[in-house]
Amino acid sequence: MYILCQGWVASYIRLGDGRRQILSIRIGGDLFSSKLVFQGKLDSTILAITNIRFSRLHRSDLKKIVMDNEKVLDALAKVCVEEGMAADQLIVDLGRRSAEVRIARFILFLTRKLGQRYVVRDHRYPFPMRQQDIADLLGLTPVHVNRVLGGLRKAHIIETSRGMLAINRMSDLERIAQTYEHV
Amino acid sequence: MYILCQGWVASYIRLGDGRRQILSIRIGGDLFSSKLVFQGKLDSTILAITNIRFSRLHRSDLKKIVMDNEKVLDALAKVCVEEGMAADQLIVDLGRRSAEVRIARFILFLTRKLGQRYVVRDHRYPFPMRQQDIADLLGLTPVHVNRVLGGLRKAHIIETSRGMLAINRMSDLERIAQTYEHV
DNA sequence: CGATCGGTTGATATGAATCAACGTGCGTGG
DNA sequence: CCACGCACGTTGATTCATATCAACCGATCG
Repeated sequence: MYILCQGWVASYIRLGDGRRQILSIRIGGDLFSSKLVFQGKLDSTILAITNIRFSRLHRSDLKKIVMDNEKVLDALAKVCVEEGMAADQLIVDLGRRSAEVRIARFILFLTRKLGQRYVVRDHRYPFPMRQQDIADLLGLTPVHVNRVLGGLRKAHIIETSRGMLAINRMSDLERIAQTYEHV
Repeated sequence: MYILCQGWVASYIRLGDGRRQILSIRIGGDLFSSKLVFQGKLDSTILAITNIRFSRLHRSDLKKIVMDNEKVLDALAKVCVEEGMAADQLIVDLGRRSAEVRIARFILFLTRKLGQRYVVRDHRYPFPMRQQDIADLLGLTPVHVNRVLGGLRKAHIIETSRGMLAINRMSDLERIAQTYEHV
């Protein structure tokens, strides 16, 4: 079992024609996949988006810890549930939301996720994903991602430059993201 | 925590404008959601597709059983992992596969799932979902689902009548489903 | 027997994909 | 140190899969 200490990774599934679907983005502090807690092999592949550091933990050792310590079991359960809820949200995005809403929601999702672990100043943070990666996560083509990001940039809602992303008008971004919010 | 004894249910998330995204279909023998093992509330709603029977189990009781019995923990872990893998497959379908492929794969998925629990004779089984339900699961509109199903019917690949579905040409259906299979 | 619900079908609209060209920064080898 | 090549981003023109709108049908039920 692997814990990501530093950097960003994506877990993805590759299709026969070379296209990919990214299942989730992980940052420092996440597990590679909570599935690895219970079984050795993964149905998905891990892709490093940045340089990464990670540490390994043997499943048999982990199992002992979990069986002995109720709090660890609870914490692990929480991680699994959160992973499942993130997957559910991605399903809703892919099934029912427009490209613009998907992208707005993804940016906000990242903001929250990074904010939980790191200090994010002025809604500005490192953003190492390529547009191809965003497309593969959100079920779009890179050129469409480019156009939507371009639109957000032209509306002065976000700015991007050299691997950084800044949110200038958080309220506008939230308004877009909440179009058809689930109730 | 609930175990579905008989019938079909869907867990879904409702959007602000009334549309739905179904997250998964459950049949007799499934849990309503493995998330309920770890936490009391669900982010999704359960919809009964047929009449159902189910039984309830208190989480505190379950926890005792799990902590005492390693085999139960393993079985539970397996259910959670399978639930996660089904969600991953749905993400790939919604993100990267055409309507026809999604529908073909869904029919085959059901065939396998039902076959694990019940006797399915001649690739023919009860199919209580409305086209609206299929649309809400696969991220389509009901009229498009209708057209795709109509196409499969015209090609004599499947037949539908009064809540039953029969697969006439399994190999053709598999060929469609395996377009862009993941490698 | 009328109303409602699910399914079917046709015409049209549209969001996103595709195809194609070009720009730009960066790393590398000559 | 320069120039070439490559990876990534940008932009325009066009196409296509699926959505939308609308009408109708047949079965079931109260």
